[in-house]
Amino acid sequence: GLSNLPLARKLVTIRDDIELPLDFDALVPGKPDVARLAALYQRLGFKTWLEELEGSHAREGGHPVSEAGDELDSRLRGNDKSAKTRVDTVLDEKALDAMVARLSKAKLICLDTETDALDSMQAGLVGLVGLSFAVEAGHGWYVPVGHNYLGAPQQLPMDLVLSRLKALLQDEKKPKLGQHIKYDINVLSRYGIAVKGVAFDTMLESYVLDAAGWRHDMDSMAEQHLGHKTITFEDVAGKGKTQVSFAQVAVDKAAEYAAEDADITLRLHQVLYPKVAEVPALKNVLETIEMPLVPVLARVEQNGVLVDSAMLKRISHELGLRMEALQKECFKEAGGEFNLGSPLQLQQILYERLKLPVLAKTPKGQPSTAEDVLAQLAEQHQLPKLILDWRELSKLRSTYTESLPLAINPQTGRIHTSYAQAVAATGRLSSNDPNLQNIPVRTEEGRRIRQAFVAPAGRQLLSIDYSQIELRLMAHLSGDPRLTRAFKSGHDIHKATAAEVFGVPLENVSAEQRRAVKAINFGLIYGMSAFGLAKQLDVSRGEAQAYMDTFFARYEGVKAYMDRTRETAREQGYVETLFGRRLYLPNIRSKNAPLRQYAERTAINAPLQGTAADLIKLAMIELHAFLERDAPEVLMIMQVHDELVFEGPQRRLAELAPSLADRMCRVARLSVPLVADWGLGANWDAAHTSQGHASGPNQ
DNA sequence: GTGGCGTCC
DNA sequence: CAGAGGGACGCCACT
Repeated sequence: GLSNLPLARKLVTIRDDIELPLDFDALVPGKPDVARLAALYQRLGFKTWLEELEGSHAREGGHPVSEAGDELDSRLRGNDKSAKTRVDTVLDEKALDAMVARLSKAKLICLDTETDALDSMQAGLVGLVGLSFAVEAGHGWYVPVGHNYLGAPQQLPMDLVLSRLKALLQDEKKPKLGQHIKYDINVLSRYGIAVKGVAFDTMLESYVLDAAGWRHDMDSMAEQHLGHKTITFEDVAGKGKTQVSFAQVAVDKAAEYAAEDADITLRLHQVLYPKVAEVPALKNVLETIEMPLVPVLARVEQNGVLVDSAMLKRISHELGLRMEALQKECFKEAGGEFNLGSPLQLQQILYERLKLPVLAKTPKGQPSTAEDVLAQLAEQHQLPKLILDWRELSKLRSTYTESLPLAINPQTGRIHTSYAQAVAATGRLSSNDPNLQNIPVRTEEGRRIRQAFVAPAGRQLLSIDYSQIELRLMAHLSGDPRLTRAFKSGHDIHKATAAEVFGVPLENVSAEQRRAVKAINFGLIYGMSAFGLAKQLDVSRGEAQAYMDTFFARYEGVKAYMDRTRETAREQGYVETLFGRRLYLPNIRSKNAPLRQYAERTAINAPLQGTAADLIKLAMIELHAFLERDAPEVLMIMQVHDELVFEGPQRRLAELAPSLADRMCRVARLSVPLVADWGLGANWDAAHTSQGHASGPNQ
């Protein structure tokens, strides 16, 4: 490791396997040197315990450590053999044929597409401008096909280029590599090319290695892992108002940029993949979960979902009228006009003009106007309730009814979200442009928006979701016999646990008892404290503590598991899901209590949330393969963490529903049954609400 | 760009 | 004694 670097003046061990060649006492926390060195060590593949470092050296004095930094920096630069990529720009058929011949022989083809994003809100309206390839470090090809500025050189016709490449790109046996290759798959699919043999993605390699420890975009990774500063998109296309589309970028400049992207991706793969392969479980997560999921997500995104925009527009109009009426009432109650949407102005009205009591503050110390606070203030004054009502409508209108219609792709008439596979630290997906994972469901008003997610005529939607998956995983991972038995019994889990906790027969569990235990059950998953539970249940802290004590007395296995998890996190610096996906917790040993406690809660939650994410990803892979083979007319169209939504011909979908749910339950065999509930309907709300059919080992 | 808030699981 | 519920994304106001 670093210990054999000659520049060390003094070695300090900060973890068993890491020694930093520094005089730590010389470091001043918060100074750029600390961050700089942290970045340098990361670049060398070491994990720095920055918080630990900062926490333990919060003292006066010290001097910069630029010398050590400079020396490290220059060593790294010396190692950067990838400084410049040799570029071949393919402008004639002869060069194209030569390139295709070379690609065909390669063990691994790195590919990248350059596009002209016409309108980011209307995903899908992207035009292919060029393709780049690399098969050996230090070299890349660029095939321009869509540069259209005045005086642009003659380029090969796109049809010709794609037809020559098609067989290769669609060949399952020719392994492909990319950086965020789902994007390229989606672009090429619009040109009739179904990319197959997608073997590696550097973004996912980086994500599996350390989801939260560093960024997974190519520019950052090149700097960190190769010590190489890449040509950025802004370098070639400009920025701000003067930014041009890629089609307007000079072919020479574009070629340097694009060929480098393919080359650097290949070089990153050569660095990152061995690191993944070093840990068998991580290799497994990459190769059996993340990589097979890529084409599945691409398909789900391409499928899209049909949204009734006329319906949303009607709701929008109605919400507008009701908001206006509420606003008038608010002005009357407040004794003047103000912007209802401004927390600052509202805070002045409530606490300064109306002199209502300050029940809670924001993290910044300002009097809070959050929902739970306004709900309490509503007992003393009309205004808070009116604000709450207005806020509900305002939220629905601005976030959903006004924006979703704008996200409809004019070519397909459907909404195509984008799933981010390397964002959430725990392994979950996230959804954006637009986010389809936060469509309202809780209130009747909100569910009207779900009703606008529809199936085309003759088709229906099927919603299947895992029942209580995270709590089931708590039972499995902890091995707690009582919790396991409760799930095996098949009864309402909150009721069953309440019966255990309060020592009463199932049928004697009161609504209040069930509510309390349900709150604990959810709180468990998040590492909640007695304080949090008290707030949740609106009881005293003492009462909440008593509930928790009783709970843990009955579920000792759960308690032991939580203690064990915190302990292993402290010892190894990370926690794992059932499949070995890791989450590093750099603050787990911090002396800063809030930071450490936050890390401890994450340690409890991440294995549960992350294993659930692993399971549904496996289910998506499995179901996609099944549908492709046996029911191509049924489409997977959405994923919402523990729910999958399908669209298909009414009768066929109804026929398949039980077996799809059943397959979801069989992706893993746990010590408790995995159960999935499903429902059918003409719209998402109906499908979700009609859930009641269950599938699982007990059914 | 940040903070506050609110939607989902 | 402060802070005491995990993971996201998006909208608005404000700077």
